[in-house]
Amino acid sequence: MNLKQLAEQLGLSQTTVSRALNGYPEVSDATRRRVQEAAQRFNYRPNARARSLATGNSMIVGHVIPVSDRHEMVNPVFMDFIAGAGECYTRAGYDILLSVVTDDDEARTYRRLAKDGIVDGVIVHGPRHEDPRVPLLQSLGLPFVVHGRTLATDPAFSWLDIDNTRSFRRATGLLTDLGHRRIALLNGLEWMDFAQRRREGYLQGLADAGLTMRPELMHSDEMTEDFGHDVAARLLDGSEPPTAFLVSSCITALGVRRAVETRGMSVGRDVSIVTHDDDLSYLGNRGDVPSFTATRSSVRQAGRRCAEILLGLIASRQEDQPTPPVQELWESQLLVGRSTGPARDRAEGTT
Amino acid sequence: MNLKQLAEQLGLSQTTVSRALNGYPEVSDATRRRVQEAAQRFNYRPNARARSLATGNSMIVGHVIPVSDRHEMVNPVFMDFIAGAGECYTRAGYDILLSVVTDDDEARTYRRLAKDGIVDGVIVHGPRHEDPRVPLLQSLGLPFVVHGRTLATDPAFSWLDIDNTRSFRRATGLLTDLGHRRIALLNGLEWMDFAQRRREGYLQGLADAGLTMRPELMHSDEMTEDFGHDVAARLLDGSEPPTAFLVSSCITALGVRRAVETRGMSVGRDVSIVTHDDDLSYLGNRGDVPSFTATRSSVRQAGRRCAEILLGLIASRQEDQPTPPVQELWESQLLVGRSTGPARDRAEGTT
DNA sequence: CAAACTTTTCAAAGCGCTTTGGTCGCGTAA
DNA sequence: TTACGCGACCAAAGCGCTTTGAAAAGTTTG
Repeated sequence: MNLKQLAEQLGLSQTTVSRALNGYPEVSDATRRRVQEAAQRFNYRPNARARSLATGNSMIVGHVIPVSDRHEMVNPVFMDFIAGAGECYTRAGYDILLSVVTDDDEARTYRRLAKDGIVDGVIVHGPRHEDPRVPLLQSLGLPFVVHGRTLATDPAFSWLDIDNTRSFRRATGLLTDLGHRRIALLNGLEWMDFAQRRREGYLQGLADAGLTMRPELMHSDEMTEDFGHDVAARLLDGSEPPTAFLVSSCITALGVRRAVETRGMSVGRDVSIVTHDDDLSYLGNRGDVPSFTATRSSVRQAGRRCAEILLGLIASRQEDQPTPPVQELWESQLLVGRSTGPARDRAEGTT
Repeated sequence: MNLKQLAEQLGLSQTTVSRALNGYPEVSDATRRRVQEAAQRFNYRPNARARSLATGNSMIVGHVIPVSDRHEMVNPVFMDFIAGAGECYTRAGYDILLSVVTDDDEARTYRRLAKDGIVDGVIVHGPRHEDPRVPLLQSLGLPFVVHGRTLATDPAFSWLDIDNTRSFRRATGLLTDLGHRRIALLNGLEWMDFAQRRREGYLQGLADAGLTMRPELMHSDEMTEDFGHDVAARLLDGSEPPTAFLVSSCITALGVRRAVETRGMSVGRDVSIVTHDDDLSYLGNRGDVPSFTATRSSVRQAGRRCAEILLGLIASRQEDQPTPPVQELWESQLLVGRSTGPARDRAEGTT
């Protein structure tokens, strides 16, 4: 059943039926009710493609997920982010178009989504420190929101980020306050913006305590469980093992814990761990005293908010009312759990 | 730049230009080259919405991801599955439309995707043992592939599943061969089809060894890390603790390991763990001797194959050549890792 | 050289919707 | 009574593409 048929059934014009269903005022209440009732009865639903061709809006937003070339790893946080964003989209009648692409395909994908008119806007995931996607999207004129940030805050674009620097500085401070002097950093890939900011925070935290950075304690890679285990194992077996680990992801932290525990040591007593926690739905760490001391920020909530912002941008563009970009910097929560305790320095023989 | 403008530029009709670009034979080679070259130069790209309105194909496939009402958990395996499927779609020029929905919205979502003509086909994720979505989709006439299976193999539809029963039977056998007699099962939600089949396999495995099932050792819930930890903790602290755990997900197995190790016991020596391993990109368990003994099957590869099958169905429908449904049952690999060893029965005081 | 094809190109009719620019009554003010 | 405004409805023109049916140009044949 399409609009034409429905209109014929009702003895009305397509115009009137369309207006009645879309809530335009120039239709009498009686007619509107009659139309709505008939639409229901015949199970009529407007064809989304035809509608979007006529209106110019596809009611679809794009999420372009980068997947690493090397390990083909796709960061599990995206799923939670999208789940959050999805709630918002669903309410507004939007759908998600997902593109999982390797780095070299990214620009091409954005161009395609924009120029073919497939989506009304996009969310940019996993921004690099200097990310060519921002100028690209600006030149394409497609509304977008970056989850995270890039170096250049100069060109005005919308983003939502957590204060990575500050939260890792505080986390480092928590460890130095406990007496830790050799703190390892297990970070994400170094060209990711968040990783650079976290390292910055870590370095500031060390400096705050008058400690000097040791390059051998700083590692960055994709945040897998293996990465955490392997690096921690190597460091713990070394001559001057760290007494604490500052980690960028719960998954990696689980790997660190594995390395600690298989060495007969205890997390929280012999070795401390602080991790960033995206509050993923399947990775607990809840409770009054979570098992990991963590800097927590819900990626799902970030997804919700990014979606809101994007829909706002899209709406304002449709109404030709340019709005200033939205930029939000969220504080993450520092939660003290069971994975931290006073430093026990094996290397120097102290307690 | 749209088709009309491009045609004017070239002094050709829209028809010819369209045909030239879409590879129809009734265009001379010279003209085709000229058109292609001009399209390139003017950076022309056909509008996807208009094209899909004209052809009736949207070049989009839907993935409807169920999200649990209770914990709002969204299973992390979906992301890897989609990454696999995405490779295939990209090659064929298809995009993914993602809907993350709670149970009660699922039927509505499928109806919408089908009737509004948004997608050309869908992948059904997380099938329940008796799943109303299968008859629904059949009645809608939308091509679909189920990742997993449902009870009714009777109505002919396409699916790809792993032999859950067999793999959990073998896993149980591995444990009983090692002398384990009290084996706990930590399974997914019981109405999920895979969970029922795995339980079936577990029970068969017990029966093979002449063991009787103990209800207090069988648990099923969402496969979070906490679930693994909490159940394992409770069981291990009980009077007759299990000597082995058979677990449905690596994440949950990590939780079990946490419970074991915080109790000063050693995985593989004091307590054995076998888990199903979806071969997720960020959850290692690789190497010659993986840390977890596991039944492994790559969910990413499943994604690739499901996508292939679905595109096949879509193509055959477009050509009005109905094909028989494709049904594939994959064997999963049983990998012996470091998490299993001979039973050490603390309860009975034996070694 | 005309008839009969084949090849190449085109005009126009969709696809199913929205939206512009009306018309047609009818009530109210001049 | 004429004029005007307004509410309720409609015909038709897009949106940008594909595809049908036909015409023009070029190539063989008898």
